[in-house]
Amino acid sequence: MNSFTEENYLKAIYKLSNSSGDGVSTNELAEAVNTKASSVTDMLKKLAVKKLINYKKYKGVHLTESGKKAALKIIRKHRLWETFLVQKLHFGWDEVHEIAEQLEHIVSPELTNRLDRFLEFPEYDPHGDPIPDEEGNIKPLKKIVIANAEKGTVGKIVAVRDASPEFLRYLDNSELILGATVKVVDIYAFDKSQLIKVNNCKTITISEHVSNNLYIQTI
Amino acid sequence: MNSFTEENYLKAIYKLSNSSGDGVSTNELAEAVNTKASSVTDMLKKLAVKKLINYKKYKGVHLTESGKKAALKIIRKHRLWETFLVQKLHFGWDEVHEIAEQLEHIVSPELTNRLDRFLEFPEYDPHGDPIPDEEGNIKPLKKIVIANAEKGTVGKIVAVRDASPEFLRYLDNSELILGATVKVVDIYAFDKSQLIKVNNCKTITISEHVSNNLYIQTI
DNA sequence: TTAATAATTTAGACTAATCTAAAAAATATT
DNA sequence: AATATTTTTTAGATTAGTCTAAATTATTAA
Repeated sequence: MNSFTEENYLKAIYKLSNSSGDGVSTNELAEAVNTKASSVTDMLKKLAVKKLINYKKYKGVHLTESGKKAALKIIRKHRLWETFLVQKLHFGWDEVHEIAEQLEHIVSPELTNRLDRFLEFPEYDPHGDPIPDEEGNIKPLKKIVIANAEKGTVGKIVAVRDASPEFLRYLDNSELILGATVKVVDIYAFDKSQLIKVNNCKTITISEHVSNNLYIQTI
Repeated sequence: MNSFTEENYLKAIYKLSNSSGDGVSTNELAEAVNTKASSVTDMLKKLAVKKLINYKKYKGVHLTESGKKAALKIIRKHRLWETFLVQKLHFGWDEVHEIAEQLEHIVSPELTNRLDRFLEFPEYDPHGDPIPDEEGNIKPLKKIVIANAEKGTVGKIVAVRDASPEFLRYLDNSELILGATVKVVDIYAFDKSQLIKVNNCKTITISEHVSNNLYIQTI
């Protein structure tokens, strides 16, 4: 059994692992779990002994198969609980993360599976992220928030997260309507605003709020 | 904010506090939280500094008002979660305790209150124990052991004391399951056995052992 | 009321997770 | 290639909660 803290590290490593097999760096991990690099080094040694990660000093870290499995279990619980909080307790999508961070550590496979059934086996959580099944199989992400798109990504707007009237009015005026094609032309790190091309025509700048609340399906 | 461990001590002290103002002893507390007496002593010092308990060396320990409040918050959460697990996820009454022991430590007053509303403000948990409200007000216990019921009493089975597999198997076979309605028809003084009517239908005889280990909530 | 026993506390040590400061390795710059 | 900078690791300390063994206080029994 892994501790609460170990689980958080595993989850963070999973989330930071990108397709390029580069391995996750000590510093980005420290940032992610909100601690210091030296603490991360200690923990990596521990996780390596448990064979949950492959760790070579000064090189990045990779999850092993069993580490990945453990991470997916936590992610499964997190997303199921978020779904519960939004669908059954009527929390807003933006209020559930912190609570789910706690609930994801509850240990009981039976509980997780019953919750899954209670929610009628949802495939995606309220944020559009896929929910792994019991074996850790995970569907491909169908929609992403524009904020998470890399430069050059092209996609079609498929959903809006912030459904407030002001926001919807703003979208209408920007031609950012459902079905519109957008391409991420540039990303400005200093305020995370983005330059996007709408319908292969107009190029506009959108703020972090906007890019965080628009889902696209990549093409 | 109190730690997970501190919360468990507070809950245990609350549960061990009996009406006679004797104070809870170090040893019974050690037993309850599954640790050694010396560890308890250390923790008591900590809780005393936080003004959650009144503690005099070698004398027992008492909860302060704020300690009692903290304990009741945990008990509220525990019982609400047990209700959720049984009513919504259809767990058996005997399977929920361990899971609720974990869930009771989730920190979010908003979550607790939404859960309460979702369950339609239950007053008693699946074991017949009263659920404290947000302010820590708690209704009197309504459950009694059948052995203590007078002739004519009608109640609903809400808990069992002897949870041995054989006993549970016996109960299943007798239709004496959680939620069943029983009426005490007659009591035989010579062996303290009782004649009871189950679900307003079958009439059976139960031994003293049985009547002493079945809790009902009177109607 | 003294001796024996039981309950409780203290002393000192251990583990998990963290930290700071210093050292070592890797990477970037000139 | 040599130096500077950044990243990572090590060394040593800290805190919460626990433990064992010994000392102390309370209780019971003779």
